[in-house]
Amino acid sequence: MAEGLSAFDNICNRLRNHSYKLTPQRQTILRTFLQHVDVHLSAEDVYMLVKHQYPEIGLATVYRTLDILADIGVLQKNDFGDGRSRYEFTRTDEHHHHHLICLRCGSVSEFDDDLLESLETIITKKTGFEVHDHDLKFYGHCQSCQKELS
Amino acid sequence: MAEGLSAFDNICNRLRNHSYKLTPQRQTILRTFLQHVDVHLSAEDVYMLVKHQYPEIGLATVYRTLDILADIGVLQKNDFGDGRSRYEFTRTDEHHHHHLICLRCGSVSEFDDDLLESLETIITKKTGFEVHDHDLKFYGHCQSCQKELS
DNA sequence: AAGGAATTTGCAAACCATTCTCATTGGCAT
DNA sequence: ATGCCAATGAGAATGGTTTGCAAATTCCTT
Repeated sequence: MAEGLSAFDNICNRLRNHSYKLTPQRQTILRTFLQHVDVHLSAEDVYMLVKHQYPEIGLATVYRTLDILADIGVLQKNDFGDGRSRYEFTRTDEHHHHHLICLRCGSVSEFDDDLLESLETIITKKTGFEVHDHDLKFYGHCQSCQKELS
Repeated sequence: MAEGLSAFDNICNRLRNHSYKLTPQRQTILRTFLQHVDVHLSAEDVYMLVKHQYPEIGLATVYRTLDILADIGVLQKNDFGDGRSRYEFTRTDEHHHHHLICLRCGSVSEFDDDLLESLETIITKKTGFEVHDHDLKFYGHCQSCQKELS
């Protein structure tokens, strides 16, 4: 990680390194994302947020930019089963995290855990399948929904 | 499990018990599924297969029947990230199994493992999230694709 | 600073799996 | 056998996402 560079500048450089042009639309989308690191935004969410600062922006541009950011590893595209893709910043540390999806309100929280690294090794040894990545989701009820249901 | 009943008859009874009518379309779809227990069929796949024996069948009926079979627990609906739902018979034994999805050819194989039951308990204790179910997918390269890539 | 090639943008139309509408058909309890 | 209500088939509708295209823009070159 370069010294003295903000996360924003850092990602802009990564875009340039991949010979993507640095348009104001892309910068605005990126800035918007940096202001919402904790939530899992959909393309539509991003579109709505960005439209405040950049009313002329098109939905297709948002989709294309999210694709690019996922392509260069800045964002991770997630499917929580609600019919739309949701994006979050790729974790820089080693820790894998899993998603806890509430079946009632749809909220998504996270859980850190390394357990699956060893399982990947076991799978490769037993089956010969070469594991590159995994995706683990838990479905159930979040605490506030549990209260409302009781 | 009732004695002397085929899997087919058994599921027909389950349909009746849930007060679903036993139409020839549903029987044909079910029979088709029983002939392909090893693969993960999509609705379109089932439609094509069933159309041979039952040319008048509509795609919507296939979708509706698969929904019902998933609803009464006969089938399990899976999302392997290829933009369509895929169905497989629900395992009758206790073992959970996970899916190994090849990023190159799209083939899906399976891996049995119980490890996550204990993780579910840990999550509930640590976060208060009440886990009902989980979904674990591994992405990578299957053995035959590894050979072709080397 | 200006030129110019190649990207990128916004818009609308296209896509595609899935769901819905609705008139018709057919299962099954009585 | 009769009738109620669920189930069917056809096509239209839906909704997230992608694409085609002409105009605008980035940014490298001079």
